[in-house]
Amino acid sequence: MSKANNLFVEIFESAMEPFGLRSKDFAVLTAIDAMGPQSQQQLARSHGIDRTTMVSVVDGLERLGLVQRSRDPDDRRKYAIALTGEGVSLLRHKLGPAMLSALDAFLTPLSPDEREQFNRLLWRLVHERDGVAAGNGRARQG
Amino acid sequence: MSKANNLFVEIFESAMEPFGLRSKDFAVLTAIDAMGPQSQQQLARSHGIDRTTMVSVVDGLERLGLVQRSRDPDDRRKYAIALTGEGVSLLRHKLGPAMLSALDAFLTPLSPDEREQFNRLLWRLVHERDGVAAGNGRARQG
DNA sequence: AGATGATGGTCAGTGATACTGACGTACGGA
DNA sequence: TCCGTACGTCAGTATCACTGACCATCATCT
Repeated sequence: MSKANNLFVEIFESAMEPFGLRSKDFAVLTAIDAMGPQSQQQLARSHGIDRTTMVSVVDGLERLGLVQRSRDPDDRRKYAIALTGEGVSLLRHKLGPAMLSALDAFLTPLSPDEREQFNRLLWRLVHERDGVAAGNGRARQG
Repeated sequence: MSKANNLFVEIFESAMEPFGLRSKDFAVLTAIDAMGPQSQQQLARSHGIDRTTMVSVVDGLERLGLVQRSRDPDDRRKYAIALTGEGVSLLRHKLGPAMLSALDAFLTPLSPDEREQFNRLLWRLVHERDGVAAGNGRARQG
């Protein structure tokens, strides 16, 4: 199982590498694209990472001109991290396809039917975990 | 996908935590149990990690009395890392069950049939990757 | 046997990463 | 206005795995 992940991470990271991005960057861009502008905390929480880590992630994305920090007018403590035009364009035309082809490479051993099955099961594993404690607490702290 | 892994890692790591082990330790113990005594390099390679990292992994396991370093009589450069009686016993009676229950917790959202499907697909994704470049080259190097 | 190159294990040093804790700023309610 | 809380930032720290150098051992060639 951890092998499967290492494999996928490896494939995926090398797909993102040409763009100077890591998988986390892609996840953040996707989240903003899907859910609209969000605060750094929201982004951090929904990806199970620390808010201080999100600072540097957003720093990097901003430096690349892919996202933009604006204040949330309703709560001026927060940023509203939004995609720039360039960010949208890169995500749609480059990162999306790159991600799909990475996924394809990862799923190579499976038939189309099986791929669909796998994706469906995976999706349910991640999303159908209602009451159960999940998504927040990290396991680390050796 | 990466979420699924984080989830699993989290569940799994906290299942191993009471024994003072990390997932890598479990993987190594399992590999020795399955394939017999092996050198550190073999273990390192088969788990896609560095040989220098394996030193400290084995150090830890040896300190816990779970494995034993002996020289390989056929090649005295190598160790033959073997499980101790305690190692076997812990693996069989504690770690195994703990792993199964962690897996169970992870697969909670799925029906028994689906779990079996998922495991089968995952297994194939990891093992049926013959000619393709996979298993070694790490993606890191930020 | 002696020389040379390759492999296994070890260790100190390095680099990357993500966290802890403290700080300033902004909200919200009394 | 005061107090508690949430957001973002930064310096410091911990962890982790790797790089590079080293020695011991093996394998091969002469």
